[in-house]
Amino acid sequence: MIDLIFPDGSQRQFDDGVTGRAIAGSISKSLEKKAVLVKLDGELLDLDRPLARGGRFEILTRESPEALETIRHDVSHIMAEAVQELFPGTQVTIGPAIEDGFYYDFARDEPFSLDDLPKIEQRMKEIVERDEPIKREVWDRDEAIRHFESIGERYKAEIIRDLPEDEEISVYRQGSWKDLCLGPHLPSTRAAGKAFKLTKLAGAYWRGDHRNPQLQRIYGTAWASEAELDAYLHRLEEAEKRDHRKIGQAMDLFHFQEEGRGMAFWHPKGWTLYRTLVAYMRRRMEAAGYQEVKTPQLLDRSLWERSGHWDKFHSDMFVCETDEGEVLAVKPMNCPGHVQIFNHGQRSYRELPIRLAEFEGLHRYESSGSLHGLLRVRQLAQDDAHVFCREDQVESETRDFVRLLNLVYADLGVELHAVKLALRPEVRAGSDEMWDRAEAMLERAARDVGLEFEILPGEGGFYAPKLEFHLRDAIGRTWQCGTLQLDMVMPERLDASYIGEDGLKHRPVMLHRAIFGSIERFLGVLIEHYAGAFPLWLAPVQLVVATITSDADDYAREAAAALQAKGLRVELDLRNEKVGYKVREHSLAKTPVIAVVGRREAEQRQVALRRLGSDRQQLMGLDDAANALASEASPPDLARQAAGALAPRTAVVREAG
RNA sequence: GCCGCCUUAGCUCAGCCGGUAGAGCGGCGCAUUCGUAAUGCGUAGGUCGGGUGUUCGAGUCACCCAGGCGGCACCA
Repeated sequence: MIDLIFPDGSQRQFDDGVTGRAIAGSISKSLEKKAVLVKLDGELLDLDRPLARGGRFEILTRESPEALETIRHDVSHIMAEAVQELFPGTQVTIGPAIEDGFYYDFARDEPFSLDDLPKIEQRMKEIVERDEPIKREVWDRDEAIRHFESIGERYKAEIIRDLPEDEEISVYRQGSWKDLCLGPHLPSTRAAGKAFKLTKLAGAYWRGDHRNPQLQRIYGTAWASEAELDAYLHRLEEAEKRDHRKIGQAMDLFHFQEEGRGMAFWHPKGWTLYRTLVAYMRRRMEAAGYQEVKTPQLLDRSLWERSGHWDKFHSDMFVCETDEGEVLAVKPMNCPGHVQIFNHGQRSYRELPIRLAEFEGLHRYESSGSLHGLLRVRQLAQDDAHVFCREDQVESETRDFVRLLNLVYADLGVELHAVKLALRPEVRAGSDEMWDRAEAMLERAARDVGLEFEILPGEGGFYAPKLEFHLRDAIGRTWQCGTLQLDMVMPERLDASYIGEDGLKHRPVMLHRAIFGSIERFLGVLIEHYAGAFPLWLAPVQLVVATITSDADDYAREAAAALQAKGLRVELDLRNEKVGYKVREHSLAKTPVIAVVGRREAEQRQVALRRLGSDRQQLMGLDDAANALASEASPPDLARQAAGALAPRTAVVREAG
């Protein structure tokens, strides 16, 4: 007998080997009909799986949020069955559920075409209607290998071979089709429903390794109901409208062209946005005790060899050779340069921490296939800084950094969503002892400052473990932007040292940190976050003064000048067009404020303000409007300062050790 | 880099089965001076990403190259 505890707290006994279906049936006929899965101590199991032990037990219907992943997994199997029916000779590999949907990787010589997708979808729907029962079977390992090889499924046979010896080999049969799978699955194909759609074709490497053969991946999305599917497709459309590449084009912010792949041409408006953002960060960092520096764009190969970058990254760097035979690399990052500044002269423990910041351009030879608008470029700049400090300062530096990061994200209207601690990767510089210490120190600092974080083994940087800061945008997508890396390797390799209280040389710890990360990328994220409708302080054009008739031209010029004199970024629209036309055009251009002036405003020395997204008008005296808008347009940090909330920090020449 | 798809006026896009290119927006000109998301009329823009081939004839078919897009791999 086994004891099952139900969600309502009641407890019942059942015979060994009882199935979820039988239990559901013992409760009610309707539940038996609706049940698709069971959950035993948190583990999802097939409805017809005999239960061998007791525990906390729950019967799930297909409406349950937890069943959704299984629905998607089932749909991926249904797709595989459809593909094998339609395209005999295609081998199956794996097909998991993923966020919002599923995919399945197939091996087939002939490529699938986009036109095949509707056919496959059609066949999938037929399979759902066939209501094929899905049954779990446990097979003998060798027999399974032999079976899959005999039917030409080499990848499946390989998967079984690589499974641990003691693992049960489960095969799921759905109708006459079968697949090696861990499960669980719904009781029949009908339960998967038809709220699915195949979305894209892609290449993918077998087992995610580019040395392996490339398979054909078909992606799809699947939901419990048509309504949810429609809502998802609608979300996709909305996300597409926010695409920073489209908005960048429409708002005339930047462009790319063939001759400069992965390198943005920033137009006046885009560059204004860029500079506004960077100016904001400069002030923040200066207030937080960072010192800005500038280091060479090109540095001799020997320095990159010493830093360790040449070994690991030289094929990802732009390298040039002079007539005299020097080999120079365009800097892909600032760290080695900053160490040179740190190393220049002798450092005392009393000077630490030294925080060196740089916003200069970096170049990385990113592979052609990875370029993606502003999100992945070859030329970029970062809000980059390196903090050289003593080990006992790591915690307070981490604390200050996290505080700054939170403040910055709040100012920009984004939300810190998650923190992750990425530990040593397989390929890395530095000894294991160093990594042990660096990881322990960073983890401890993160805990001490009260961060909650997930640990990502193997995801760390080349020479340092890192804390990743993921933010969430307006439509719920997350982006990794901020980073804090604790590096003991580069100070060692580049021989950075300071004189301690004991008069001896010590190695500083080097913290690599950024809040935006790549500024290009961050701007891409911000453009999508705001869908181009930036808050007033960031908007490239903050205000347009638009006339109704030419009678108001002179006054409009005067008004624009007055607004401009207050530091506002103003455009003047005197064109011979109707106001409706001008309002529409500037609204589409996402101008935050339109100041309309006609004869009445000219006579009264007023402006009629119209905010983006609203059709209301606010009539104000010109001087009042200029003052109000100017204060509204001041960047959040300056606004706080003006409000007296934050006194400007005076530079400390030397703190007591 | 790998797989698939795409590449037509400044922008967004239409051009079926091969017979030497269209629309809307934008630009320019003229008229209109019109009170908050598109005033009317007129006009100028392209040889169809680049190349080779098939064909009497190619934007339309085939192949090669480049770029873009969607993934994969990579990401200091």
